[in-house]
Amino acid sequence: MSTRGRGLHGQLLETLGPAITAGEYPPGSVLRTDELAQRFEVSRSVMREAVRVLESMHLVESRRRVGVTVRPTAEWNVYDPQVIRWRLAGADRPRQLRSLTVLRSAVEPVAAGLAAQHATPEQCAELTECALGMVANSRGHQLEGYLFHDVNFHRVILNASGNEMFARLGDVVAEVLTGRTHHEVMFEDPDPAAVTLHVRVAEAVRARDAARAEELTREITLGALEELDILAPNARPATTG
Amino acid sequence: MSTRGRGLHGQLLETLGPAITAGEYPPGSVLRTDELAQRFEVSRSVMREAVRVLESMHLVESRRRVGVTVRPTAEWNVYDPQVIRWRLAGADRPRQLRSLTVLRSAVEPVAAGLAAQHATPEQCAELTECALGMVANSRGHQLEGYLFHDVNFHRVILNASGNEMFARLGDVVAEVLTGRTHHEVMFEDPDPAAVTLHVRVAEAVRARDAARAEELTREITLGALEELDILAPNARPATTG
DNA sequence: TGTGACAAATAAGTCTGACTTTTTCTCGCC
DNA sequence: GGCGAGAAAAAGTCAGACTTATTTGTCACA
Repeated sequence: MSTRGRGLHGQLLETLGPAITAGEYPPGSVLRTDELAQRFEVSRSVMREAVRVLESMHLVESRRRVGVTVRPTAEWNVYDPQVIRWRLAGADRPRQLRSLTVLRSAVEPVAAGLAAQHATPEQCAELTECALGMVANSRGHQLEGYLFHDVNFHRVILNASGNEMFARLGDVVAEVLTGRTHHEVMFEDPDPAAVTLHVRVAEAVRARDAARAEELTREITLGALEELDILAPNARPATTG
Repeated sequence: MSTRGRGLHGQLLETLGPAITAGEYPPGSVLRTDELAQRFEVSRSVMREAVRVLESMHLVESRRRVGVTVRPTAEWNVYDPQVIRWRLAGADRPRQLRSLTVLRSAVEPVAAGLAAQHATPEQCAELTECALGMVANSRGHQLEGYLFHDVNFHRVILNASGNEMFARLGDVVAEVLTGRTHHEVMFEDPDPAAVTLHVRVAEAVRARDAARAEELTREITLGALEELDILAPNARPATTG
């Protein structure tokens, strides 16, 4: 059992959650708390608390006289950061990465447009700083340094949008970018065109040019999507008609 | 205590969740499980399970020797459907509605564009059916019938996009639309222009015209946003610079 | 006066066993 | 074959004892 997670119930969660999201217990499977508690050598109270949390994530449903049933994938709370992390660590990571990148391509351009209208001077400054940091780390395999500034850049944009729902996607974007750098093939330095685009977005926001900030950010996210489709073409859904 | 929710712990959750999201226990407040268990006349196990769930929603943090601390608003899992429902039922409902509508305006146009590429013939048919249903209920105060088809229309679009993250926003959109019809001022029949736009989106999807589907959907969501700003102008964040 | 170690207090965390409640299955009856 | 009573099964609830981590306070020592 994983040792991460605060407390016994936390450790249990870090074992059961990934197991379920990985399909180890496929949808429709029925688990029994008592049996699981014995198997993992924890008390029923600990197991019950873990099951409660899984239930709140819509991963399972607990019913009397039946047991704990794994719910169909379509019902899972896929916006829960913990669920996202579990799934990104699992086997169909490429598909997850693509879903999330498509989400980014919808959200971030709009967020950038709003950021151009609402960003404080401090946020503008931080944005410029991030962009410069990306430039400074764009050559010579300084991937960690580049990643750090890249993540922060997108976080600032999302926060500066002034929209709470956008702001909360900062962690998701961070996961995607980190995943891309660490787990995908990324031997080469980042695309110079992408770096330039970030610099220009920072400029557009500072200049309060919402339309330009939006369009440039759209180019960034669509670029990320194309890059992904080159690396893992099979994750792209087929086009009908 | 609310009687909704399965089981005692569920009822407790339906009491504590809304109380916390409504700011009744402001961020930083410290609760003690024993005290709460006494107050609500439940056993500690039940209270502990409820707290676990609140913790998984990042509404509270539980620490030994300290107690259960309410976390700052910015850390809440605002994409959790239950949290969304609690907040929409609370005092700052207008602000929530606006945040969610802005999210819609970012996501739905892109989803519609993808739907035009990926929708199955069945989904195209259902879309048309929904649009016709909206037309049929657009006059003479048939608000419930109109709402039903409206919700379904947007659900089909999000599902047909083929993107899991988009699809899971169907419930959110349903909440927003339902809230707009039931709780906001909506004496008059729906805007005829909006109805027409829905019909045209259905046509565009059927014709596999992604660009047009996207643009028309953008008009729908931006219209919804404007409508909201007329009804509750104070929920709109100030523009800097 | 400050500082470090040690002790006490506190609240969450864990375990166990008994009991309740709901739901479902089964079996006998009509 | 349908229907109702009863048995069985698994989650749900409760109470109490015990454990552990963390904070806070105290006291000796520098």
